Amino acid sequence: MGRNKAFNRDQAVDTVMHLIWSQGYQNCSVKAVSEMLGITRSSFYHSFGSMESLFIEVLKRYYVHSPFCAFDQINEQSDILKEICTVFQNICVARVTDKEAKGCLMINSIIELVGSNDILSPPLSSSVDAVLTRFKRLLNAANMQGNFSDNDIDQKALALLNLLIGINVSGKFIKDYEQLWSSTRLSLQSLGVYNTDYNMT
Amino acid sequence: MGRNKAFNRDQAVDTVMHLIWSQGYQNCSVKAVSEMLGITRSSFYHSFGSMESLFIEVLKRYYVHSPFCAFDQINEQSDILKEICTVFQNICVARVTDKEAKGCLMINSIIELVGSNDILSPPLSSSVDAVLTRFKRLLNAANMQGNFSDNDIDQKALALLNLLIGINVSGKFIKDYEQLWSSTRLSLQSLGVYNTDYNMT
DNA sequence: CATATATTGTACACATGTGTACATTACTTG
DNA sequence: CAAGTAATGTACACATGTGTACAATATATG
Repeated sequence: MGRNKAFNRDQAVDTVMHLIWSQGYQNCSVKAVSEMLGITRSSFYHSFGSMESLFIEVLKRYYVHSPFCAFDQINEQSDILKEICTVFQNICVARVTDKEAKGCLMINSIIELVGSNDILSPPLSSSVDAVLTRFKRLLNAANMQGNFSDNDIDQKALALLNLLIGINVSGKFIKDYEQLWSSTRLSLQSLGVYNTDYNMT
Repeated sequence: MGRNKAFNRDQAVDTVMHLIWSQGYQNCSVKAVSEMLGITRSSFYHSFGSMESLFIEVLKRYYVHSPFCAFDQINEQSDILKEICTVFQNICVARVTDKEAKGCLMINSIIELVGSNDILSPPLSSSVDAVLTRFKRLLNAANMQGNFSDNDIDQKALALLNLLIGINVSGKFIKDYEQLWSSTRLSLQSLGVYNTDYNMT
């Protein structure tokens, strides 16, 4: 009942995701976003409530596109460590390939907002916490598989997260795949995640 | 000759550094900065030319306060690897201690500006390039000392940079020193930089 | 002390940005 | 098809922001 929306909400969230991704959250005003969507601010507030709440929606949407998400897809019956390496490799490819050098929306936003935006800090922090938990789970599972023995799972999980963050930022200025991936591979290998048998180039 | 400045320029750059550090570059308008300094925009433009040029000045100033800088102080006659570990440890302390969770101004700015601001991208990128070069030099020197043997200096240097970036970002949401440092130590140890003999806690 | 000059102050003319209130429009269901 | 309702459109009343032009003000040096 009632009038139909003049725009596709899903498509709009997608557009805004890419806008925030490339320009940063703070650089996206309600005015600018509304104009980009071809709607009035009035409609914007009516549909989304506020930039903050739209951003939270964007975050959820982004997760599906994010480097983080691929870790959730890993089949725990497969060679977990190898899968982890493959995801890291894909991230290197993605970062080097992106000519805009946008990096990772989630990591970008954490740096931009955690500590200064009281509304958005919690969802951002907990998104990363989820990744950390995921890493712990994967490492534990790999441990069970007997692929390696390790009682410092927590430390190693955070080390992986640091690496993930590092390459997503380095990708902004290092545009040579070989350079980015070989150093990532070295880190993974050092941590006992990459095995030379994998033979990934 | 001519009228005296009503404000201390050095002190002003310092104030602006802290403002940009905690709020981000894009969030600092000429208006807001001028008001904070207690001067008119007119004086601002007269003294600093533009936000961009002031920021470049801020960047130079920041470098002295930055995590990066400590790596330049390392005496190449000392135990280089141990010194590197000490700097990383100090960074962990700094990040965990800062209640504002500001992170590192340089890394924050890279994420915020590289790829979108044509004027500020070059100085930012080259600042990090300098750190990378520094790491290579230190690792080479350590190699000469015979502390370790390594023909993948370049990869290892970038791995260290990734780690540096990672902990500076993680420090935004991980406020437990033990957690941050122990994972950092693990990464350093894996890379053959930390030696258990150092016994750092 | 007069003058050159560095710095500051005031004002203009805009553009962008926020959030809300109320009228208008279109659609859907009874 | 009428009524209720969701969405849009218009307008207000501000706040913030930019950059420049020109006048006013101090001060150091000749």
